[in-house]
Amino acid sequence: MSKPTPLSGFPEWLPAGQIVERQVVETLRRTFELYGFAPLTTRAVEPMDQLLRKGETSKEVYVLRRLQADADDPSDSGLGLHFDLTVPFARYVLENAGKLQFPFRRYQIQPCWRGERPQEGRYREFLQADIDIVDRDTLPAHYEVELPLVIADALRALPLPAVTMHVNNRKLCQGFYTGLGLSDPMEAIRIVDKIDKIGPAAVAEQLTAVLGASDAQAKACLALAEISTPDASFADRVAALGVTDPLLDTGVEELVAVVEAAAEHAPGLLVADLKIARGLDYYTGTVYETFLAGSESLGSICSGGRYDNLASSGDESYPGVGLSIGVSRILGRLLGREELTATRTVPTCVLVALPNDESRADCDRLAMALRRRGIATEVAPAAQKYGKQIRFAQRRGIPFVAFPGEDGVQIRDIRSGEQVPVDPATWQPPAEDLHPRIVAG
RNA sequence: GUGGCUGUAGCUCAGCUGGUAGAGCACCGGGUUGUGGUCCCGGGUGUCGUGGGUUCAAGUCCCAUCAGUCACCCCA
Repeated sequence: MSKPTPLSGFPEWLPAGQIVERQVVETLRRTFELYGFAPLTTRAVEPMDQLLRKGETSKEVYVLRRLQADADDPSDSGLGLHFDLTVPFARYVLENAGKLQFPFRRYQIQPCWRGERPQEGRYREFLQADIDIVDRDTLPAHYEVELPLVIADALRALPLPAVTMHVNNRKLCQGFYTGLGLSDPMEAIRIVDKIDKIGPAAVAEQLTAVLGASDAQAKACLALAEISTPDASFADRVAALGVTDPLLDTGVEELVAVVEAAAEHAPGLLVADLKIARGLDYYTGTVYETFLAGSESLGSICSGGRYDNLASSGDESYPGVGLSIGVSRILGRLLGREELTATRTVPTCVLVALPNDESRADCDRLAMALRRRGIATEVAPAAQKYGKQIRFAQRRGIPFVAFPGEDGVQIRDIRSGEQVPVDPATWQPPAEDLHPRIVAG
């Protein structure tokens, strides 16, 4: 069999990356649970009609089909792999509404699939870490304040470059455009969202062409989009534009609350950035995009927002707010640039050296004694020269090698070379060496 | 889905106008009958992405195909 070629868009990290990913997920999980989010895993597939409720995305859904299906039968199973965790979550909430306690807060860390052309940070299979809070009928705005703080705690617990979250509020924009007298505020949001890509002049052009905006209206839209402040002072600048609308006032109020809470609990995290839109039309309140310092070109590594109509059936409605961390996107960039790595490529903390084949049973007993106390231990694969055995450990980043001998056990820290006699029943490695850790490269 | 670029050793790549493959790093063995990293010596580990064509001869030229990659589209 010839050597398999890598399949682009389906990342598989090397052992060090695997350890990093595991630790990242563990850190996120710990932080989410610290805030009371309950663990949730949903199935990998959803009925196509669930997945396509938002339209325009059908091409990117991987559809399931049995190989055994009749070759002439073009139909599929009607099932597709989920492309995010919000849609499955909304479905889960509706399906189990009668059995859940509201407000319901959950976290969900699972792979997602999209049939896109892969590029850096855009994969066909990728890991997402979501937190969402949904309530029945109405969702208090303070949850829109809480979520970014959870994310900040989670991301800042990792040795990542600085993260900045840009926030805006749909009500603010929509109210502003309505107050301005534009015919289609949602379309205006979509056009203004392109400002970083096509520039202010082209945005003004499209506003005029598509919405029939006057010069003054287009100018006002650009003026709003330019506003970006690290504190609540954006409110004054919005007011200075002289547009009045009740929805606008609500939006400003909500955004001020988000920004001020973040200033207290996570200084430097948030920027009010009134050009942030997010592509989706289901957002109805705060919207979030997050950038990694030095990797802004990668796009947002954590996005989300408030949605009022995603999970609703008949007269039941479950408004929610959620944020989703693109774990694969972050790791792909940072592992690729060696800005993030693990202290070792295996869980092993101690390698027990094997003096000769006859002593393997003794070595196994020594290893078991260490394992019983939670110290990950393996016995050397073969009774090679000690130099070789030490190199086996060194290649993997295993910090300690234990040498069993006639007069007791010695343990060597192969980084410093320090070697001392120990009692295997009580010896304990330094806490930071017990498990592999993530370190900035 | 559209367009550009690229496929040679584990990795990064060289190989001029065609003459049956090379460097650095990595890796393996030895120097060092039992405590690594430095140093010295030795070793090439390859269907030149795949298939076809031109030619006495193809890594090199032509066609096709696959894959990778970047950009566009889209971004839940």
